[in-house]
Amino acid sequence: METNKKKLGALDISTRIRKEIFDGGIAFKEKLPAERVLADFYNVSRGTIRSALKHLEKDHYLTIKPGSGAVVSYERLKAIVSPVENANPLELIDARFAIEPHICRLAILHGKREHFKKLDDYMTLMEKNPDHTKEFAIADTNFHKTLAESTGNNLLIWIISQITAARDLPEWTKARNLTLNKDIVTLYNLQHRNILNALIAREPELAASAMKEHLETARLSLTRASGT
Amino acid sequence: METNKKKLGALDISTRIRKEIFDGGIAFKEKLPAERVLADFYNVSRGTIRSALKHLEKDHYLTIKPGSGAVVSYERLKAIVSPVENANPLELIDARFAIEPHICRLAILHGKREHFKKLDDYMTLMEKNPDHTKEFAIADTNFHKTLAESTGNNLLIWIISQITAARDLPEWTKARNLTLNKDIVTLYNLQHRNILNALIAREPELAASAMKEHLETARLSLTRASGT
DNA sequence: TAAAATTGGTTTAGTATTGGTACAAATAAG
DNA sequence: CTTATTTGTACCAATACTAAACCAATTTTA
Repeated sequence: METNKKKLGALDISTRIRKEIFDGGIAFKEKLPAERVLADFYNVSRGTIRSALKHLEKDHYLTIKPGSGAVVSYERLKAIVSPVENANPLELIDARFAIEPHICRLAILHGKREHFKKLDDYMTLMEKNPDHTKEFAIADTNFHKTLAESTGNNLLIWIISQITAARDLPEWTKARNLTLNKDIVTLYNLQHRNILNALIAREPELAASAMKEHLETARLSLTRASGT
Repeated sequence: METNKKKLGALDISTRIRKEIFDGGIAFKEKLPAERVLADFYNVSRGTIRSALKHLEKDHYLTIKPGSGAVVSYERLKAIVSPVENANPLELIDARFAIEPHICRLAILHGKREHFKKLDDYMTLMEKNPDHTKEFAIADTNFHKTLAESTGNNLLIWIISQITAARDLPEWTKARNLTLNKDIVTLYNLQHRNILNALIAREPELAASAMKEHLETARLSLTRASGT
């Protein structure tokens, strides 16, 4: 592959450096040698090197700062995005549908009094004013997180935290703004209260089905919003 | 891209130290040499060393305290190990109990013929010889993975892959060796067959309860093994 | 406890290095 | 030929590095 006698062009060099970044030869945040050094190394003029580096900067592989140098801005690990961030709202609802009803059952088995107290506090917050959809959304997230915490199962807590983290993503926020209104909030509050009551009454199946009903409502309002 | 003859810059030095921390050369909570010593060691001025250390502090690799020194605040293991790897087998079973029954329901909704074919292939493998517990364990993992894939929900697929990945960990392997024998394998095969039959018959609740029964058996054999 | 030594934090000014730019000549590609 | 790229050079501006001195927090020593 090496045509040693042949002079290298700007594109050849940018390809080489890009490969080296890909393979980890030059890692994230590492500094490239100075343009004059690279020119000497590749046996080309400085202008050619500059042209090559400009291409890489345009593709966000490098960050070039005058007087300072060129630094690798491409992070290999970050390129692998979490599936959570790629999931659409309906996929998330399906996942919650799988997990949260059973979380209710486990909450009754392992939940402490302080967890139920915390859940009640969040309920009070949500019921305070059905018009404040933003505050409702935050308290809602905390409600479901606390519910997961009450199971004492770190794996489930982690999964729910991953899922709820997605609610801060732009796509989800947009969907929420479309669906949340005073009537929906009032309905959600009623359903949350049903869940909490079933938990306190130590009725696992009642709590689970109350959760299913809640998630079914959420799914419906979501499909209705995207359908119109 | 090592230009060893050249004088080192702040970024070069921060890269070197970061690598040493990452490779465990300087352990968690260990103290770095004084800035003046490092300056002498790297043959640069103290300002350059300070600049390098500041970068590392910004990335939470170090904690610098005036008058006292710079201490490694980056915990290598904690950064790599995911919550899944810290979960114990019983927590994993609970999580699977939450998720997999509903996966059965979704598999009936979204599963294609090729998925069921693949499931049947793994069944054949598992039924081939109940004595080969090692091959059984691998096919078992693939069975549950394929089941998740048949839902078409990337989030659920990812969660299950995370959970099944934990089965290769020492703790889980140990527990499996304690519980798996010919009788258990035969029972598991029967239960797997029940699940698959329910899927093919398009009976969501039947499939879900077959899965619950399967996981209940797994949980029982696990507690029995740790109880003796 | 008090003094001394060590360590990081800061400032200052001078020097060296680096990327940014411009332009004419040489080379390559079509 | 024409056109585009590369080259070589010189200079500018931004940034990094050096060196020295002093301050403030902490640790060590007596």
